[in-house]
Amino acid sequence: MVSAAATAFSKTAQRGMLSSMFIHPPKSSHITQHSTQLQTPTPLEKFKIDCKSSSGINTNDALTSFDNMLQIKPSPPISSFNKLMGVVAKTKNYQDVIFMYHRMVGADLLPDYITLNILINCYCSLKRVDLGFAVVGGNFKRACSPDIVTFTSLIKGLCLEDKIDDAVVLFNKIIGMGFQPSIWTWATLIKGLCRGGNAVTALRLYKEAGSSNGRSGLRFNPDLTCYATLIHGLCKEGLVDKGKQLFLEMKGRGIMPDLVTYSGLIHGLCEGGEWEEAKRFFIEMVDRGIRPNVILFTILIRALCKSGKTEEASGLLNLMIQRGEEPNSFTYSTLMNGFCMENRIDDAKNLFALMEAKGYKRDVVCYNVLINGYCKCQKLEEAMRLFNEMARDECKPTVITFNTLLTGLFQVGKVEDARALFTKMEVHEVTPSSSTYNILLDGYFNNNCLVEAMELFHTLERSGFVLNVETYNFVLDGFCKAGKLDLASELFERLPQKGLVPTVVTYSIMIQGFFKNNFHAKAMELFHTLERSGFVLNIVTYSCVLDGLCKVGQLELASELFERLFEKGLVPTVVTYSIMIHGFCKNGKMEKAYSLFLEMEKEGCAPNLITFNTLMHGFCSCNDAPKVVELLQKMAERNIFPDADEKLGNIIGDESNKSLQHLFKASQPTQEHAELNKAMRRRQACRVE
DNA sequence: GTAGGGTTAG
Repeated sequence: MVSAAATAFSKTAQRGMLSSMFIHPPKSSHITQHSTQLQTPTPLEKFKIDCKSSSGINTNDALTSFDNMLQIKPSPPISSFNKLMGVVAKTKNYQDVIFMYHRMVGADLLPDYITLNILINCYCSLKRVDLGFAVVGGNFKRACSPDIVTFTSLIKGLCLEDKIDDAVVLFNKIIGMGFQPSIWTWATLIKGLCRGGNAVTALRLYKEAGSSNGRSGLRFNPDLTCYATLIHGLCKEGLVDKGKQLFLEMKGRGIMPDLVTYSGLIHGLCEGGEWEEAKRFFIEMVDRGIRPNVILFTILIRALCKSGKTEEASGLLNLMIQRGEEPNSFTYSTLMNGFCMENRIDDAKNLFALMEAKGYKRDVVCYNVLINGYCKCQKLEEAMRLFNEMARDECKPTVITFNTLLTGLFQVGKVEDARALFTKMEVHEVTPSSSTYNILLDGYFNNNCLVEAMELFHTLERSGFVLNVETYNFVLDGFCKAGKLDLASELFERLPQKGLVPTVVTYSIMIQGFFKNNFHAKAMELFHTLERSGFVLNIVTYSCVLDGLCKVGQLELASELFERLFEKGLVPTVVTYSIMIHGFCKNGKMEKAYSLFLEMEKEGCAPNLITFNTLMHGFCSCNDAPKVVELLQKMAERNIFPDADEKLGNIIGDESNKSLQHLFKASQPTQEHAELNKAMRRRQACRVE
């Protein structure tokens, strides 16, 4: 055994850590003097070396040293083993730490409370809080007692598994037991609350415990980390004003925000569309001499992409490179996604190629982004080619990869390929998620594969797979669209028996379904019942009702309801406006249709292809050439291309409309644009979700 | 020698 350890040690010495010590021997080190004698050090010497330099150690070396230490008799102190375990834990190689622990126990060494704390933290970080608790109930009971560090890890573990309530219960319990939470405990709980979208609770905790009115004995003096966590959490939930307030408060307390704090605040502001404010804080930060790093640049690049400024985002990428800040895979996938969202698939592809050229590892997210880009513009062959390339790049597809591809395949009607891909999931050891089943159900229904959809649905119901209301929504929508209103109604009635609560989406689907299947009275009855009960309906529900009313010729009623939306604090979407515009056009009320179109533009709601088509159709029908010209111009401004339309062609064909001919030729849709239009229409096809 | 904060995809 000892010789095996010696061999292992000499390998380590040749390989890494020690060789660098030979090159740069530390002054006045007796260990180095030993080493320069070119004899293989004994395990004990090795242990001494390790203890001296464990700060710069890598995981492999730590594991080897650990094994060596296990051979030493008498055993080195437990603290030395803990130190090495701590080093490995810092690298997030939790499985290795657990392995080390078992080796230790196997060698009859008695772990102390720190060993157990490290072990528990590893289990918690791996989302196995149950095993963490098992350690507390087992080893801990025998040897020593858990302390505040133990409980902090357990609280983190519960939060990571989304058991926020349990985490709060544990927090209160330990206070009841007389423990004083440390600043780490507070930070962990705040982070856990913010992670689960409970930033308001975190803020309340901060206010209660931070003031003199708090529970007796409970003191909380937040530090930089606590503030950063709380600010980011609040901003993420759209409570940007509260985040800013806290930002000022911490400054007032003399705690100066650092890069992480600014990043969290700026991220929140960007996500909430408060671009100017974000810029203001960014400038303040730079003025304070804090340099942005790759994470903040990525946040900014995402924000630019989200507001349609991919060119600027691209410029920012170049700027960060110029400034010597290396982009990472997050940065690249963010910008690639920005390009894909604008259908600039070639730019995304070039970036993807650039990553390879620069020697960057292209991770699964990069692949997923590009695959999604290809799916969005209906280039499924390319998407599948990328999928097949992933293996070559040693990149394992995730459930997101499969869900993306399945969605894309169903959208272009490639049901056979979707089916084949689904069976491949098992080969790739990827477990389908409830989203996967939703995509399959939706895909089968939309491609008129009613039998398959029903089969899958019944298999799922029988399999014991926990179906949530979202899945039922897809089935209900499928039934309604397939004209099977009887099945939909029956299933809808049965939801409570299954312990499921219909959501606003469920109700919207049913209202739309009733209208579509000519049960207008039932649709309105459901709508009125919901309104009277105080159930909060959203703009989609109202859009479904408006659409139904318009279709049954109740334009007056629809107009009244539309006007009432504003009182309810609801903001009409492009779909809502298009529905109303369509209603007016169909009834020959072109003036009303047009004024609503102007209104939506004024409100900052961008008209889309469907809006333009509806209006264009209306104005063509009444031969209003000047309006058609105006609309064509507006479309061109928005980079939207008209569909080839017979009536539009007739107007343009008229000799008297030379300017129109010219304009139409300039905006003549190419094959690619026609495909994009088709893709957009499919995406927007009366989707309630 | 153990516990806490900011970035990407469906």
